[in-house]
Amino acid sequence: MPGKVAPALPERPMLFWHHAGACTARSSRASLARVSITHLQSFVAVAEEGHVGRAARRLHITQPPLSRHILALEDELGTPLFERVPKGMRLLPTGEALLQHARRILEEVEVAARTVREAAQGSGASKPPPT
Amino acid sequence: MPGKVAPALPERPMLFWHHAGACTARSSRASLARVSITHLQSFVAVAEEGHVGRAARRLHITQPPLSRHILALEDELGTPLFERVPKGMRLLPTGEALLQHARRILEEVEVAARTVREAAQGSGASKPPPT
DNA sequence: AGTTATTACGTAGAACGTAACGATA
DNA sequence: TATCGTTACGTTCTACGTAATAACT
Repeated sequence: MPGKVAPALPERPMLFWHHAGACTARSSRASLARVSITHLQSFVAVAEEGHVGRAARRLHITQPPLSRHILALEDELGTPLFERVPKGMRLLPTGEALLQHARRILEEVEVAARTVREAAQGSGASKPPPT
Repeated sequence: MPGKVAPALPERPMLFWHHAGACTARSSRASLARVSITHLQSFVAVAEEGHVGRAARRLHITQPPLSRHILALEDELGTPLFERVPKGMRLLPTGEALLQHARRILEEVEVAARTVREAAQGSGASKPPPT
């Protein structure tokens, strides 16, 4: 069998994202390596809405996957980011810390994409533009 | 068995990443939304090595998926990032532009993770630390 | 009962690796 | 022919959504 990788070593309701990269066992120093831009967008949405349901509608997905995004982040970081209150989700200090960086990262991503596209136009790009 | 084969509706050697998000058809304004941290790491590795094979070994994966990472980025951005030369891969101006931002983003991610972990320790975190 | 987030479960899809291919010198 | 990147193909694993559950007011 071709693609074989993770022997899996479940010890809890663990979550996997990618193919459980080569040697990054879980606590080496995998700084959010398994996290995608989407996860950060999810986090910011929940942080801003304080509500998984609302954030989910805003992101055009359902609650469960969004909830899993948050749980995945918390698991990856090894610490909770929200306090679960009856009204919804309230940022913990850890979450506040992440929020700032997450926004920064997402903004950087935007800038990166824009910059590359501009560079492409400037140098006579390739792929077919709008129309 | 759950596994499916995917009949696919190819019109080209297209590539999909997530579930092809709700409405983001392909050119709305999805600024790298489909791109993960891993993709950026792959890009940086190839850019630094100038060689898919070497970069792949460095990342502990094989060439094909790494090559696909690059093609995915190029497709997402709508422009090539490398020039394919006999020796390997040479950064185009667009690639140089992205490289700077990619490094910045990856660094930001590192800082974010570290900051959150520190905040967790400072406030008496939860999840089981090293030992 | 009416909220909320989470877990269970099944299926579609994304991503790996092996192998085959294509292009260039 | 040798070396590089890419495409083909089959399998594993991730991630969605629906439905059921748990906790709290």
